[in-house]
Amino acid sequence: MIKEKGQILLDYINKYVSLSEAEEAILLSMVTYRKYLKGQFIVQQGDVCKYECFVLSGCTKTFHIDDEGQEHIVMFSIEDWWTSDMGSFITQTPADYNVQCLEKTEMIMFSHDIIEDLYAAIPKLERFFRQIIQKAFVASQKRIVRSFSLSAKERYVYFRNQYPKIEQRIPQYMIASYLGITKEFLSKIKSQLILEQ
Amino acid sequence: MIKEKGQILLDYINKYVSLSEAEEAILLSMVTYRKYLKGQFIVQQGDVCKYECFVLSGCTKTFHIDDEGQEHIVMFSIEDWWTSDMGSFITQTPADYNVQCLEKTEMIMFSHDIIEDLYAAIPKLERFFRQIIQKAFVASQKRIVRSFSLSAKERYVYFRNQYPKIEQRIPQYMIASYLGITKEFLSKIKSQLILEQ
DNA sequence: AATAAATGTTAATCTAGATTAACATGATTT
DNA sequence: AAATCATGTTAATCTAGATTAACATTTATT
Repeated sequence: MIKEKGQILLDYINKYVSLSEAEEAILLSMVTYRKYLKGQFIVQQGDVCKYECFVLSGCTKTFHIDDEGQEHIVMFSIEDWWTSDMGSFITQTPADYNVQCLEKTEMIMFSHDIIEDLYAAIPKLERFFRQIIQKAFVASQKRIVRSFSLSAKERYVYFRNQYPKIEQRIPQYMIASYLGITKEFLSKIKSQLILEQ
Repeated sequence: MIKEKGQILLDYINKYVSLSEAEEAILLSMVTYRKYLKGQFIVQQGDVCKYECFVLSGCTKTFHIDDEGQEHIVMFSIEDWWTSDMGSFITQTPADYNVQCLEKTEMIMFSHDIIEDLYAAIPKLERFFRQIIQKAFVASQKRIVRSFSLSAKERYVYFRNQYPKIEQRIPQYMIASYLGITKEFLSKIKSQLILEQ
């Protein structure tokens, strides 16, 4: 793997745990670097998800297609975030979600085949992943509360403040899907907000 | 701690990792057993959450009170489940949620003061908690998708099938809150379902 | 530059679910 | 047994957001 790409991952991990140089070398030898083009899929609903992916650059959407064929976006992932279908990854059963690149995207990929060996070789990673999953879980629970306690307009304003960088690079109809509303209604909300200020 | 109560926890943990007898003894010496009465609070919104709790018996609700004073139930916890405000627990900042007992409830409590020592003494627990939090995160993400892709009636039917035991012991208006609908509308849904079958 | 494809807007109409309010039942307390 | 409190039901009215459809703008492709 290209050394400077690996360093981005190591810097990220070292914010949570401190790896020795030997551990860093082992880690980088066990993961893989890969580029995807805009539109390519990392995971497809129904397939078994083989990788947990750390995004180096670019952007992905994670979405579910329901029985009526409607697309529901669960999350976006940009630099320094993770993406995959974790449920599928940990149980090795068919994925509920698609993960698709919205831009040219660079990833570091942790294969299911090596993840147990990796934990065995570097037990600290168990702690590292526990910590980042805890954060993700907490964020997910807060999002459930927001989906029930806030109006669509309030959710949009929250999203815009929370993720200003994401809003700029993603089409509005995808943000509507993430917020659980139609693109038409988001358009209405935006024009209301312009009138208000 | 009462030995047979500790055994319930050990049995649960040993489904994920296998503890030696020495580790089991250390674990039980570091956690505490406690009983709560119906109505008592384990965590109160605004306080810092000091404990991760494993429910031995009884039932709790985790809820958030929003700016309008509305209560939103995030989860119920019964036997063999966990409860706390994890966000508050890991960052030791004020809690977003209340956790209140709906019945007389027995818990085993992991204090924030000992949790790091516990991980140091029994590294396997790092793996154990990673695994259960992964499961919780996956469930939470699926719930977000359901909240956007299913109607209130569909969400209720799903809940009833998924947690038949919980439905029986909890007042209907709390189930409505968990589903993100009013008690009046849940009542309407139930009468519709009776007519349908 | 012209065309096509993707994205965004506006407005009319419709509906799932909220709100309000009155009443019913059941459990607890005195 | 009466009274109080918690829980559940029904029905009328209201509203946030969906649906439909027509059009506008921006971006990509030839």
